Amino acid sequence: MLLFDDYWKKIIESIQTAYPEVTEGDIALDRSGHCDLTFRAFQVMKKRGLSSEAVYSKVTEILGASDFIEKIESVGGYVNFTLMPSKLMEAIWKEMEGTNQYPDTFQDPERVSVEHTSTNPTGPIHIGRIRNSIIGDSLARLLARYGYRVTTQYFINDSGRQVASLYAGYRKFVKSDNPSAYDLLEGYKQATVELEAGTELNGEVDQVIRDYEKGDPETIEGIRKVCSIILDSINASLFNLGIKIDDYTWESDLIRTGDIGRIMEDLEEDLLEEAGAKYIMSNGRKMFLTRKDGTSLYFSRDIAYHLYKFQNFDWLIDVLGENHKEHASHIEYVTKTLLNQEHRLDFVFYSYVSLETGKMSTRKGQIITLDELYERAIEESLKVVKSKRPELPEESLKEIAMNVAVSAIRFHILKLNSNKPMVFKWSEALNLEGDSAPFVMYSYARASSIMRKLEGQNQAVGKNYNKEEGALIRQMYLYPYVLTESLRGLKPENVANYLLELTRKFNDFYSNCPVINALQEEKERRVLIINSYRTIIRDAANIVGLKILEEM
RNA sequence: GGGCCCGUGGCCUAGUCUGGAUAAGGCACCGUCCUUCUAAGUCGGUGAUCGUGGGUCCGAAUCCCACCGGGCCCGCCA
Repeated sequence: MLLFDDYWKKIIESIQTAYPEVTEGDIALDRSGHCDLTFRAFQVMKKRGLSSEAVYSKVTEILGASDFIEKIESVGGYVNFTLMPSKLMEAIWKEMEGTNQYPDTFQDPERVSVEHTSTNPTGPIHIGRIRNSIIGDSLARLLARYGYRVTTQYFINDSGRQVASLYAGYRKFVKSDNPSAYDLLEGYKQATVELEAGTELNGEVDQVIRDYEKGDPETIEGIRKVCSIILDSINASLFNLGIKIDDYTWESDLIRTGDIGRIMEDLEEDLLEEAGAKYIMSNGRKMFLTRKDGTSLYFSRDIAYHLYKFQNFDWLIDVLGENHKEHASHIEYVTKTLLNQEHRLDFVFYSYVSLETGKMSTRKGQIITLDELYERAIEESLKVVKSKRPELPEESLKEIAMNVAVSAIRFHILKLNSNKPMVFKWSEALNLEGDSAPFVMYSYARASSIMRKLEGQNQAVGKNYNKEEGALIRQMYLYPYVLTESLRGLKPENVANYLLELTRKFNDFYSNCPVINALQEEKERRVLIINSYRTIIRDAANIVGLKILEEM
């Protein structure tokens, strides 16, 4: 929960005392430059047969004396409110003085699980999967900022056909006791070729699955070994992006602890059978839980996983590729309707990332790995920072380049609306100008540079703000609304877009409002503005995983 | 064939849920500004039938219907 002086809400509630039929949506942020908030009175005028003057005078009667409103105007069917920048500034400062953050957070006791990444451990993580990780990690950070107790979760699929194929490929083609993730990927690719050709390897894969579920020690040891090698590589890659997952659940553990068996018992009434394979009907479809040889399928394992999570959390959020939409709706049906789970369950879907040459495939080796993107991003930012700041020591240059690279990658992938398909282009991913992470970071560094030169400077709310100051303050004031909207829609990309918006406003301020050489009163209020801006940037940047630097 | 998602200047996007005032940015291109605080920046310019056609409405990028184009799903795969 967020705490701050909510003037928007005050206006809505005041207008509703006169016109109860007015909805929150009727009082909106103005995007046309006329004012701050606008009341669209068209419906009220029509329904009540009132003139715009009548509505205007009623609104003025209720709100005209409010200390936070600078002016109220009537234009056509709009009633326009311009707020007092000084009151907005004060509202921000009040929060920051107490808690060093705006808005203040009220700790919510709810426990939330955010499952993300959960990619099959069959090869290094690529830039398509990373969309899942970046969305999930940012969402977890957003929830944490909001005050929830968040745990991120990774469901390791070690029991399916793909990992069994990986293991079979390893045994047959990789002659190393100490293979790397890339060695294993090679074996997997070769195995895929054979499996598609229909060789006896298919039978071996079936046997691996049976042995694994039965608990054959040698198979367990072997599969866990190859999966762990790949997981370590995935985690190392994710770590470079500042992503750490709290909990890992192995699918096979759910089988061996008997969770799957218990689910089959709980679902007994709904269970149907076809040639020994068990299934249930969900939304008119046969959803198979087990194969005819009794081994489990992804669907039943995922149900077990969700039940496990329901036991430990008040709210489950899964970040899934759009191809899981159907699967998700069946999971929801089984857990909520058939198994009566009451806690909240939400899914966040994202569209796939493809290359200009077509779709990515780990099996076919048509991927750009995160490691490759990361290295090239560092290379690119190092080149830029070297030319911009040749006087800095090598160590600092490297440090800056790494932070820019992580931020640029995360920002580039996150800022796009998650249900839009994304075609990855190097030129766009490595662009460090315009609507990018360095654009935000650079502005922040300039703000910090000013502050370094004004160490110990007094700050004050002040008055007589000019246009750029007012616009920046207004944008800062809106931050809590952005967080709320972002959380409501489970859309962390809103925060990324807000960062761009806020940065543009700051840049306007920066190029029009001198600080160091300003008169005392101007200087004091501008110092407060810059400090507030820096606090909000750090806060929002942390949510989307941008690494803010004091100097770059 | 059925279902879900996407379509906004040459290219990439914001805005769509909750309809509202000249459709907001970036890339590329042309021009401007480093003797005011970091030029990864600023300012100006060129460039948009908001996929198409209907409908609802005082008002549609936004809602409804149809169609077109792209993605995804419709496995005893995951």
